[in-house]
Amino acid sequence: MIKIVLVDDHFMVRDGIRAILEDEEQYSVVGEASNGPEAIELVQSLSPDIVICDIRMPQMSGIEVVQKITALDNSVRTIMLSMHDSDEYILQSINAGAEGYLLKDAGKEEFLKAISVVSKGDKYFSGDVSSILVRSIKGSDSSNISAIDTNVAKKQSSKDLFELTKREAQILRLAVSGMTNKDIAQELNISKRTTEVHRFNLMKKMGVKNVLELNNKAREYGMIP
Amino acid sequence: MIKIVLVDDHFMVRDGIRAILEDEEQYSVVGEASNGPEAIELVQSLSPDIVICDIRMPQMSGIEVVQKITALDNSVRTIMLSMHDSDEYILQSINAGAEGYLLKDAGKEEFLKAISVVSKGDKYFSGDVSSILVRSIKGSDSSNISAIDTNVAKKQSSKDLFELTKREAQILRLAVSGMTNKDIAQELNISKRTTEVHRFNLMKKMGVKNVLELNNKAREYGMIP
DNA sequence: TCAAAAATAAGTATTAATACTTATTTTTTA
DNA sequence: TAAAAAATAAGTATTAATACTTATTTTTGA
Repeated sequence: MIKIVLVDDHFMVRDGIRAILEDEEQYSVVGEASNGPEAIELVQSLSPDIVICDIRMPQMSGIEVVQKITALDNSVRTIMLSMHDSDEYILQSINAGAEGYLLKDAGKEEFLKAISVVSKGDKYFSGDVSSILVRSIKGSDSSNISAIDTNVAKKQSSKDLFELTKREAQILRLAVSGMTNKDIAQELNISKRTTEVHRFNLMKKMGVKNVLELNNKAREYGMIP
Repeated sequence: MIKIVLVDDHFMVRDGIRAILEDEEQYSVVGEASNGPEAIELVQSLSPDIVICDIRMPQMSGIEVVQKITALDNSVRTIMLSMHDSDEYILQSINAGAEGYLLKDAGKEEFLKAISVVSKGDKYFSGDVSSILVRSIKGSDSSNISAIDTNVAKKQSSKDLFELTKREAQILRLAVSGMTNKDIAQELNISKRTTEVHRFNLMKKMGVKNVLELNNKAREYGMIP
């Protein structure tokens, strides 16, 4: 179970994010803060895995919050939420120690992907943001290019979040295309019973109870085209 | 069964389109032409419902072809295929009598939606194209605005293509969300047997044999969000 | 090289979906 | 207001999926 703390001065935003995460079993929103000092307190008392923090808040900015959180406990991963994709903000967030930067107009799918990528220890920056990064990195020394990956390279990590094996991922793709276990067995030259086990295991790993939920979840995480 | 004639000087393009349409039971590609005169002949002998025509061809341009076809038989609906979204081409196509304008880089989904919309008597213009239309209409008199609708307003007409009833469309949405017949019955306060019948009927109408194919097809046609 | 992980496959039950048909009651709408 | 269309629901069978467990054989990685 991945523990998440939400930091945003708008109740509506926190509530929206909470609603999205409530449908996902592997995540649990353990706390909410509406300002910086509260957030820092919460992180100390709850030691969450991920903090999702708005960049623009009264009193203390998200940048400062992330800076302080990272200084206190650098096992906590932070994702910045922002309205804008200005170079300034993004670079400052990275320097402060943020592992992700998401525009607020990102869809649910991208949002979940960002969390899944960051929770695996990778970094996530939404589409437009990555190009800004690339631009800024081109001017500097390239020693940290491997450390800052763009989301393009992270497509396959959603598979890892659920720890699917190669065969399971393969069967997932075939199953959501509408093939029955029998069809899949024939296609892969294995027994129907084997595909049943694979399907059972992968459904358990992904926490779904029928093929359609499997399909919907796989789509949400961008695991299928 | 909706009869379609393909007109394009490239064999590969015709073949690709044919392959897409072969998976769709409600359509049948009854003829192919590689140039204008051939196309006109085919339309006269086969009287198809829809002609899909490339705009740029040697000898006779797609615009001319559509013009002549419309003059001969104005029950035939035409969709223009183009590489470019230039104002010129689009406006000329509309004047020639085309009911749709599709960029060649449109995906399968958009392609199918365009055909479904046009086959119902509506007009379809792909995203970027609509803005050009709006721009050109703004300068002229607005008497023909209602005649030229953009694809945005056409979302619901795919439901009509399969002639789904209101209840069927409702059950489609619930079914693809992962709900079982029992769940749906409870939700709608009807018997499980009733939802089974609705599901059976709607699957028959859409020509699919399980929920996942139903899901995939509904997505293809933009019937579900 | 050897232990751990993955892939294979069978067993046993239960539940849900698919594939129809028939038939009554409501709604629409021409 | 009568006829057509839609929604309702039951019947009967068959097939497929779901929910496990156990167990053997391959692969693979440290």
